[in-house]
Amino acid sequence: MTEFSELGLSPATLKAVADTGYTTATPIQAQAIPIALVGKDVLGIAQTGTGKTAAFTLPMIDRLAAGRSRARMPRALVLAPTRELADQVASSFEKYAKGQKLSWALLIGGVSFSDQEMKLDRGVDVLIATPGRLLDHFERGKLLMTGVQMLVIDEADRMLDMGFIPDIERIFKLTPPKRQTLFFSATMPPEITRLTTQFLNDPVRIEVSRPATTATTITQHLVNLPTSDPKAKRTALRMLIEQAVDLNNGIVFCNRKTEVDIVAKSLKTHGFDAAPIHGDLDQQTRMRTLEAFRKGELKLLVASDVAARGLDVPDVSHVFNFDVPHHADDYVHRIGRTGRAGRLGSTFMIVTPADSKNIDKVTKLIGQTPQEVVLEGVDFAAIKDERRDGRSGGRDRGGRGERGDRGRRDRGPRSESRPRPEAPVDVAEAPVAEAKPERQAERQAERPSRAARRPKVEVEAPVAEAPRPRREPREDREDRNSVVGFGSDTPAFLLRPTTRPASKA
DNA sequence: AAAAAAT
Repeated sequence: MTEFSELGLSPATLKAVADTGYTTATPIQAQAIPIALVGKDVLGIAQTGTGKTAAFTLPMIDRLAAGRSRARMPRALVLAPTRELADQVASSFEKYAKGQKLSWALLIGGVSFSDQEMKLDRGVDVLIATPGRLLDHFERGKLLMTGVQMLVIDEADRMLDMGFIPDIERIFKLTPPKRQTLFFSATMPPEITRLTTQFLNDPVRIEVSRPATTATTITQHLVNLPTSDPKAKRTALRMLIEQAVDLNNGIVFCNRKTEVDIVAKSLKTHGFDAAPIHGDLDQQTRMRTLEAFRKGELKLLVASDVAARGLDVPDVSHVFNFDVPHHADDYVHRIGRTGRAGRLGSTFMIVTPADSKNIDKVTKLIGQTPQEVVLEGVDFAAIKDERRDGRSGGRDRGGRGERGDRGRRDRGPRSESRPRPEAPVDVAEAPVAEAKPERQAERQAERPSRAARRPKVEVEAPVAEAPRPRREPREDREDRNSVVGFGSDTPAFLLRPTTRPASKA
């Protein structure tokens, strides 16, 4: 056990650390801090959850304390793969630099340039950034990297996955060769090794083992469903959440962003406290949602893999895998959101016949088969989603949808592939939970407004008056032939009844 | 097969 006080940090920094309540350094901190303090390069091989962030933040604060910042010339640079991670580093910096005269700025995409530019003009000691936005500022001439004395690369292997390596190389070359580099990666694929041999100067290699092995504190379960139908999966998910023991809060992981939206919306509709997070949501929403989740104001976070790695969300009691992840590695990262710091966690994963290959890879990697849970009382095989392609938001409940629909430019054409008149699907026929009385009442209440909007389209769009055989408009209250969002400019082909079988997307 | 990140 190493105490922070043994590592050679300044009294001011030690006080900030003490204020946070930490006394004992983690292995990566104990090893990296003394080396970083003397100015040597560090190659840290460590996962999230090992205390990596403080391992570079603390020595950086101490080493920068002596000098002073100049306009547009940061003295230190921290690069992280995702905006959320960068934000977390910034929080750490804010916490530990308290009371010392160091300034910092967070340069990430998705937010306005002006605040960031103002800070750059004023001069900051530390820039914490995602690569894209940093280079954007550089190209606008808002920033010079020639004054960078310390460069931190966090989660390098993930940057590789995300295609950031060319950007990182460029940034390496834009900073002076005599800088100090602290380089962190959970794994060392060849491309990353090449980068370190090229740009690190005689680094000290520090390797720490995984924080908590999955076996010790996490209890893993899986549910086998006979169908891959998304609606059946949503039903199963609700049952899992309802049956979960001691659920304090949880993350529901989906493979696709659209699925994240659909699942979050569905959970909300069924009275659960849930919100989505993924890369297509605007940054403000992402941050607000995450903050609410951290504070305990939000119980269920429905997430893409943006939240699988690196996000510091302590105290998650449950992880639900709505989908089996594409890569077994992702499974480990996802369930690693629970059972942290020795606490207990439970995970549940929904497995369908389509997942057989991926689930094999997962069990092989983790060296065990999660315990099977059987959900009683529902014939999952009988559940059919009224959606055709598993991607659309589900118009039956999508009327009040906001977020899930945003950014879809192909909405119109897709309406063509919705259920055709000769094969109507009545939601009320679907088995189980969807048929709750209140839900029907809600749906009834929705209809008048939709019907009220329709005549407008019919009057203004001459095409709508034209060949519409087979069907009285009034028969289908949803009027699938009117296309929302085009007003009177609805392209004619969208209003034609479907004649060819919809090809599967 | 997907997600992430500059717009």
